[in-house]
Amino acid sequence: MTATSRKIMMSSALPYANGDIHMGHLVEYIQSDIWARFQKMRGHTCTYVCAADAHGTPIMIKAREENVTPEALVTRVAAQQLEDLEAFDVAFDNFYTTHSEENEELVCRMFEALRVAGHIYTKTIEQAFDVSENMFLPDRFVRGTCPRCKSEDQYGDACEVCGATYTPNDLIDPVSVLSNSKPEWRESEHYFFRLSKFEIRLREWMREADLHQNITSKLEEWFEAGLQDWDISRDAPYFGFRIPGTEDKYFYVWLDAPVGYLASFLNLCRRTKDLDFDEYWMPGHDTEAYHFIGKDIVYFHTLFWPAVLDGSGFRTPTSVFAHGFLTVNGKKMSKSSGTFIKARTYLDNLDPSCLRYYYAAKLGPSMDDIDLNLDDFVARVNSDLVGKLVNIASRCAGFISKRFSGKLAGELDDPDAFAKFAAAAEVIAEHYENREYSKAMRTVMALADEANRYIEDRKPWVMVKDDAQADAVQDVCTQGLNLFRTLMIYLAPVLPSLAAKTQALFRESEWAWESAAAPLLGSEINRFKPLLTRVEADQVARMVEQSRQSDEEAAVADEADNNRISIDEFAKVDLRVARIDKAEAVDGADKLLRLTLDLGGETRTVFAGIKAAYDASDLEGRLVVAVANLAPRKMRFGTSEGMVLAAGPGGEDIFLLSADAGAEPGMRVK
RNA sequence: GGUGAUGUAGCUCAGGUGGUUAGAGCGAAGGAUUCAUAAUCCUUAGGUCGGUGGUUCAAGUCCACCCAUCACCA
Repeated sequence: MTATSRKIMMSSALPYANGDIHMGHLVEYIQSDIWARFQKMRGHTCTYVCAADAHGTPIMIKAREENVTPEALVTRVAAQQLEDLEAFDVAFDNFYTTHSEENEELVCRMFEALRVAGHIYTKTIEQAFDVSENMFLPDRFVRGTCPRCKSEDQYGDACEVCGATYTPNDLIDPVSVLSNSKPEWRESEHYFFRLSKFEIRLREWMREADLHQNITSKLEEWFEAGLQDWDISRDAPYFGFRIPGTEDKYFYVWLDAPVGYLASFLNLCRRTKDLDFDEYWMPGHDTEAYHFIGKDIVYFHTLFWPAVLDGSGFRTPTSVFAHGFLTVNGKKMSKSSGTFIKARTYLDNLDPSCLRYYYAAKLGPSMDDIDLNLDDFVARVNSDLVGKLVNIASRCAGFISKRFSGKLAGELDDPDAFAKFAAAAEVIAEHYENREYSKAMRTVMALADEANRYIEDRKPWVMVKDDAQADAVQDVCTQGLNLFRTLMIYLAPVLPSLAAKTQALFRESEWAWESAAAPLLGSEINRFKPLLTRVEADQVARMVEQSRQSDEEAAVADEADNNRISIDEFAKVDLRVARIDKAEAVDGADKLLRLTLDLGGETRTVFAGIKAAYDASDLEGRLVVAVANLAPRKMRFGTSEGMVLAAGPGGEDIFLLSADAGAEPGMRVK
């Protein structure tokens, strides 16, 4: 298919250096690693890099909590992460760190280029300030009550309970995590990147990069909304790189993180002959660059990143591949139910090859989430890998060892059947190339079925009893073993350690993709040893048990899952009788009515999704029940300052709650 | 709330541009077999394709609305 050798640089997203690798991370690393191994087997130059994502506030907070320097924390965590990933046969060509000389060099170089080109400007913004500590507070240094769901003790940028995003300013009772004091709002000068100027260039790139439909539709959505300039600076103290020419301004972690791909690559280039950084990252070369990421960070990788690269004179990525999230047993991973499984816990109980195969069997090029169904995992691995695949070798190798002193026959029993297996190389390669791993696995397993049928058909165990046919047994088993070997070559990107064991069985050292088409004849093989053993359900049960947390964290998680609330929590909701003074349709909104409410002297504007059920004119003068202390919420059509209570499934079937005669606007509902 | 994605047999998933009785693997049931890590082979059963409308001679496939799940909202 590809006659010429390609030069490829690829990356996995950088694991944030503040926690352990878990099953969700592994989807990405296994997906990328399979692709890297595949490209290498095809004879291409493929350099696979990654790095520890070392900067930013969460790492700074964690280091404070542990009373160590951020550097020490990052070094320790990154070492553990790399160890776990390598145990899963993820083979980076370089795993570096964003807290490195090379990264600082590149970040400063890019920033300077952007500045000279006029893509950077400064603007004063209002930010939380801790008076007693005498410093500005990044969003994550402010905690308070979520304005949407009223969960207490949430970060200043997003609520971990309900997922709302906001600014520290929106928090109810904001508190500095440093001093527990109430922050003030003060002005600070920030650096901005003119993303808004890059729309045309980005649209061009989007077409060139041949991004997946899932990504382009998301991008269209963002273009539609209009690109906003990007705040790329943070005030001291911050764990990151200081912006040149300033005393107390640092680059935001999301600016230096993707540059970390380049830094890791640069670090490798500087100690590798024949690997030239400029050939890969300056425009005008015939090289390819790919980023594998999760769907949560598409925004950074398809807008900021190509814009920053383009604006600073670098080449843009050839493409970006985004995968979905992992669910376990159909649900989000959860610490309390034992489905938040760390890489380490898996390794203590199960073989990494099994997970690699299972993920491969489910992965495609789309952003759809994939599910790790543990029962399915056991069944699938045992059936496909042990029952079908490895079994082919297991049922043939014995005859060769015992009857023919380990020597393969000089010819195949059925060359046509083998040719069919060899011919599958192209379609399987195409599936790998397109990241259609599930299709590749299905193709291979269909061939494995065929191999088993072939053996069933020849019945070497019957032939061997007939002296006249004894020699033919060698041909049949040689055929079976070669069919197996060909399949293992196809699976080598997914199952590198099984492939290595298979090579040992056949006394081979190197496999290229083309090796699959050339049968091994007349040579000696080693004695067969089980390549993989069955997964037992209790191994999985033990892993889940070890992952289940009974500590405070899980208790908190459980409480969040629990719908029951206390009387105090209920009392926080300020329900009032309100009179609808005015009701009107909203231009451009199909479902909304804009209501002007009288809450007893106070007037509020509320948007209610009741247009299908009520005529605006019928509502005026009606008494309803409203939530008076709901945090104001910005909507496309204005700010909604509360909520009117109604029941029903929605659409035309929605019914407003009203108060009996005698109630006055402003009365508290108890 | 907005936007996007997903919803097909018990489970996990395939099903270009709409076209005869909707497919696979696993699991289940029955049978065969014993070379193999109770692996393998054959046969069978199983789905009103999330719901409701619509377009069409014809819809899992197009449109609208609804329900559920997930993500993003910089």
